[in-house]
Amino acid sequence: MSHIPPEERRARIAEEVRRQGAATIDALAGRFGVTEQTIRRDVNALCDAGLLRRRHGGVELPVQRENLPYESRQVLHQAEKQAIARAVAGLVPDGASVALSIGTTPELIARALVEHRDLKIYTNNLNVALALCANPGFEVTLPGGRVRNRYRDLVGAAQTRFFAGYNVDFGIFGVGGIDDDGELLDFAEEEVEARQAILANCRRALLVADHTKFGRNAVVRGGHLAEVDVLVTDRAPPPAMAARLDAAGVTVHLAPREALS
Amino acid sequence: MSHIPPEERRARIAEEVRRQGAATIDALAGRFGVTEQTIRRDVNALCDAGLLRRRHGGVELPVQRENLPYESRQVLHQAEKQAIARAVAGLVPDGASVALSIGTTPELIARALVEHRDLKIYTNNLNVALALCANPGFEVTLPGGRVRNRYRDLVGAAQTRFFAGYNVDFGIFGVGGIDDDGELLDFAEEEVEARQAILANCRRALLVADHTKFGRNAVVRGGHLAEVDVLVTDRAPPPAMAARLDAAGVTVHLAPREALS
DNA sequence: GTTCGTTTTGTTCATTCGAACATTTCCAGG
DNA sequence: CCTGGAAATGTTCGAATGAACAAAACGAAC
Repeated sequence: MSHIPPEERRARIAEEVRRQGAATIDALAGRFGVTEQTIRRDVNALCDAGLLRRRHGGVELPVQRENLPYESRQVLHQAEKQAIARAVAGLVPDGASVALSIGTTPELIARALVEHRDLKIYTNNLNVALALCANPGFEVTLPGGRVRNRYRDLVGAAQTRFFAGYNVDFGIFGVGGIDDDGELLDFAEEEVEARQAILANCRRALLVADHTKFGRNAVVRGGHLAEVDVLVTDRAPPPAMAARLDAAGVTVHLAPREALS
Repeated sequence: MSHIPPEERRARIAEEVRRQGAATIDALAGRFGVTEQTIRRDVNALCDAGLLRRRHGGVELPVQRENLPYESRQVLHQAEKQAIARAVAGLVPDGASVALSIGTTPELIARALVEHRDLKIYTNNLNVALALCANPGFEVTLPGGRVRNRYRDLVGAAQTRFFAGYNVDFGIFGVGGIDDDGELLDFAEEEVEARQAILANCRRALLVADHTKFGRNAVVRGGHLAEVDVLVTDRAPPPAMAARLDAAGVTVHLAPREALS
């Protein structure tokens, strides 16, 4: 068992509970070789994040609820993504019109934007729409289409038409990976389409990507770093990429990581 | 303070917590003049229903989460609505195509349908879409449009076109009220439109309405009881209405109320 | 390697928790 | 007016909880 870093232990606890449906504090403490109090801290953090639910003596899955589709979601690097989200929220002024695309980072950005005023939101990400319609002053618009159950987003040809119908102040999108040449990569054709559509119909294009995306490969090519206006990330990009960014006049925002609990 | 029936006390606890943001068990016990243990029982039931979240020593709002828009939602009659939802779920076979409309009852129906297999869902209710895309075997399709933040649904002219594009096995919709003549009533023009569109494009039209809808007035008229195929409710309708239903050949399903906790 | 500040983990203890059982209240049916 | 069963509430008590503080591990700068 040895020393597992705390973040990973939490991810593993979440995984364990999802697989088993529930677990006691005692059992988890034994399983990971730490004190019950430590497990309690982990478990409470996970509950605060909405991933698990507390039971006296243990934790369980937030039954039925809409968390099942998150099964595949990474809890890892959540702190970095949250830092990026905060930074992006700082760049968007009240009253702006914003297009937000699919992905976990845009979702966190949405949550960070919810305290703004009078935003106009265009998104094909249901999680984003949900988070933002909590603010009564926001105007949230969705394209129609088939829902990708796993990700709770909408993809397909209609998306391109949808985003082409508006010219927004900010286009915000994530990416599957950025290779060393600065090519933007995704895992599916349809993901690329929506991204391209947003990129083409906004006054400022913000790309959000945590450091794990640098040099990471994915199958579908779509667009290039040079086309975006701002890159928001959590660590300085590798030198080669930094040079390209500089040459293309892309502003790079480094988001300082903060404590989350 | 006197004797408050338990169901109402729970509704009031929920209301209290929503207004204050949080409350201690101790305070609630004093506020309602009952033991802490009783409050614990109430509070745990509300948490199981996903309306509140537990804190050591008290309860709080499920922060940020998508529950804020429920502010205005009735917790009252939830047991009845849930009974109706179970009954409807029993009427829908695996593999069916289903159109579900806006409202809290359709939302509960969606949750009751989530264990089915291979359903095709068409809905303008985001809560319904969310609940049902948790099942990987379902095909969920949404119309596009502006989100009504308060209700998390989509309304407007595009809805009519959307539902007209499919001919589904079951059309399921709620209603604002049913007057004594059997007229179906709603509170807004746009709510009626989607309902009419579903009614016109399904092989079997299911109307769901708890007993409080009988004889209740609302402003916008749209359709008549006689046009539906099945009415699912929790209590026998008043005699005059029953006669009309019988004359129109509408099947009436009475859903037996069960304990919820 | 050493130092210093931060993060993570362990320990203690007063408080809160819920299971189980006892009691009361409510409401039909006689 | 009683009576019996079910639902709601109160009571007790060992286990679980989190705040607070202490110890340890880690990381960066030197």
